[in-house]
This record gives sequence, structure tokens and C-alpha cells, in this order.
Amino acid sequence: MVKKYRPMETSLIIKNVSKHISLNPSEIKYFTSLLEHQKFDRKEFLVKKGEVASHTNFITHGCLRNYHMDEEGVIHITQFAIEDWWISDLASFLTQEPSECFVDAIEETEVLRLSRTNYERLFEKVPKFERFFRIIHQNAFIAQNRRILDSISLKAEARYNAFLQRYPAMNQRIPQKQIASYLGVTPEFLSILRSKKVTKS
Amino acid sequence: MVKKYRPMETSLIIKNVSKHISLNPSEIKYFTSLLEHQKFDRKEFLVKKGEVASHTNFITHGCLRNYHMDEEGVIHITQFAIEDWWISDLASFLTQEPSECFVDAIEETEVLRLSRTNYERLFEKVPKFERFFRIIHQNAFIAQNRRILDSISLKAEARYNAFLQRYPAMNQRIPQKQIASYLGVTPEFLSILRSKKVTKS
DNA sequence: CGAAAATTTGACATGACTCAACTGGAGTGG
DNA sequence: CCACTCCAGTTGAGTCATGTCAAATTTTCG
Repeated sequence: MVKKYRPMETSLIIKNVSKHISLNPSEIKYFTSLLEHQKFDRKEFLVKKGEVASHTNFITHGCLRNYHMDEEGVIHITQFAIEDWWISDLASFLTQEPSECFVDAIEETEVLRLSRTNYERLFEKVPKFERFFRIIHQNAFIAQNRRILDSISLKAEARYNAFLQRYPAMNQRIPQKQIASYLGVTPEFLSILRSKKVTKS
Repeated sequence: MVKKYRPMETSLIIKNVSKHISLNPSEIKYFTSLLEHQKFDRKEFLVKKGEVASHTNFITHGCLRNYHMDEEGVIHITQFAIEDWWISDLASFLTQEPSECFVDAIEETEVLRLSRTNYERLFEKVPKFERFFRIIHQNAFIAQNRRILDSISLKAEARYNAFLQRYPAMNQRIPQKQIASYLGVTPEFLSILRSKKVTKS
């Protein structure tokens, strides 16, 4: 299932980390030594319900989603992520308790994975990474906050517009059915909203 | 506006902190020396939109809410908090950027406040508090996650039931109008849901 | 190319909102 | 303590938003 391919390409992740903290060459070397490069086919799982999320994942290429499945087997997508994003089941990764959800690949995707063990080693050796992940988690928290506000204050059409504005890149690559699931509406209804939009403009 | 009353009662907050980390007497003494005891009347503000959230607040008595106001002046409540909870505008408190929202008192409320400056001092002197606040913020993140899932997967009635089950204490003290705002439905509609419930049981 | 899945469309059903009227309790000033 | 106001809560009629189901069409992937 899990493949390791060509040499690790780390420039994107270093750029990502450098947005928030400064690293010297030896720190960069140590950090990248802790990463594992892996490739996932469409529909392959990174996290499954009932298992502990062992890694946090930085996407170098592709697209992943995080979703829950209800009693009737319906999928509810709580997060999408593309290149230059970190994704995991944060709740499980941080608490090391079994996950309530699934993370799988929407496209063929390559990630750099950092295991929970290496995550802790990293903090010990290069404490400024604590700051880095604090900021990453803070930003995730703030994004969630905004989404909750949207969900209680906006109608479906406005939520869709907000999604398009925030994540223009995703609209191109994610099937509408899945965007509908993320927004909490049926695919049929999202289709109607879209057709309204076309005739308007 | 802001009142300081009788001697500080710290047993509740010490119990709260001790759920996650162990403190010795001198650490307790230092921690409590950083806190400010304050009392707020109903409708008094702890945080206002446009101002930076200077403190994080531990509630020893009473009830607060966090809300946004949209262009039409409608209030959307994103959080309630009662005794033994921490509340602030976390986004503003952590980033020290102006707040997008308001925090005010639903009842007469007493809090122990920790300023951003003292928050940092505390980490320097007693580093295990980093762990404490990491866990507190983690829990807030996980709670938000659940709420997002509810909002995309459940109808209003089920969201209301989930709210009652999770926060039974709040149902007693928070006006229904405000619970409706929190759930993202109109007060009229919540009233209908409640009456359905009564006839059922 | 062919099967499977995504998207669209339409008819109909249900969920949820709006507005207005009414009720009752909580706070206020005399 | 009373009279008054104000606001939360309830109720009902009408409307709009969104869901369900089924069928037709298009796209995607193997």
C-alpha cells in the first residue's frame, strides 16, 4: 500500500517552516532527517477510525480530506488539504487516542510525514519548533472558529461563496459532491446554487 | 466599570490546573500572584471588537458568552462559558491582534484573569504551564471540531439535543434566545422544537 | 471502449425563517 | 407595593430554503 519513491524533495517544507521560524543548516538537516517521504494512491488511507494517528503530514503534492462517517454510512468532510498544508487527525495525533475519523487521498498525493515520536524528539533538540507547531495549531483553531461562525450565520449560498473565496485552488480539483459534504448541503442543492450563479453572471 | 471585591478565592482554579499538571506550594503561590480577581455586571464587556484581548479568564462564578455581530446587527454566539471554564477571544489573545468579536457577561460573573504579559512570565518561571495551556487549547480545538461536525451532519433538533447532553448545566441558566443563536436557528424555531419535545415525552 | 461515479434536472416533501400577535415574567421608577 | 414597560417566549399563517427520490446526462477512470 505505502510506497517510498524518488529522493525526498524538502525545499517546499523548509519554505513552509521558514514562514514562522528561522533555521540554520544543521537544524534543517536534523529536521529533514526525521521526515519520511510517502506516496498515496487515490482512496488510500492515512488515518482510519479506531487507529491512532501516528503521524502529522505535510503535503508536497496532491490533495487529502478528513471525514467522519455517520451511522447511516454518510460521509461528512471536515477538512480538505492541498500542497503546502499540514494535515492529520489532530485530535488523535495530539492525544494519541484512537481516531474518530478517516483521512484519505482525493488525488495521488505525496507527503512528508513526521511521526509522533520524532515530533517529540524534534522539540527536544530544536525547541523553536514548539513555536512553529503552536502557530500552525493556532491557525487551525482560528480557521475552525471562522467556519463555525459561517455555519451559524450564513445560508448555504453564502457559505459556498466564502469557500470559493478562501480556497479558490480547491474548487478546481475537488468534486462538487465533496464540497457539498464539506458545506453541509446535498450535492443536488449545491448544483442548483451553482447554476443560479452562472445565469446571474 | 471594573470592580475588585473580597479576597481572591483560588481553590477552584488550583483544582482546575491540577487536573493536568502537579504544582508545589511555591508554584501555586507564584501562579496565584499573577491573577487578578474581577467582577462583571450583566452585560459588561470583557472583550470588545477592535480591541486586543489582553487577558484570558477563568470563571469562578457566573456565565459569559463570546459573540460576533454581523452587518445587520444580528448577534451570533460562538461560545458560552460557566464556572470552572477558561474563556477569552483566544484568536486575539494568542495573536495579540484586534478582536473580531465581543465577550460579555450573561449573569453577574467573577473571574480570575491572567494577562498576556503574566501568561508569558508564567511560562518562563513554571514551564509546565505550557503543557497545561497546550492541553486547554487542545481541548478547545477538539470541542470546535465536534461542533463543526454537528453543524454539517445534524439538523437543528439533533444539534439542540447534542447541546443539552453536552452542557446540561447551561440549559438552566441561558435564555433560549441565546441558545438559538448558538445553534444557528431562530428563537421561534427553537421554541417549536422544544414544544415538540414536551409532547413526545 | 465500457462501467461506475458525478452532475444536472424536476417534482414533491420537509425544515426552517419571517412577521405579527399574544402572553407572561422581570426590572424600574414612583 | 403598584403600575408600567420591556423583553423573552409562544403560537400561527404564509413563505423560502433545503432535502429526497428518481431519471437523464455527462464525466472519469480503469
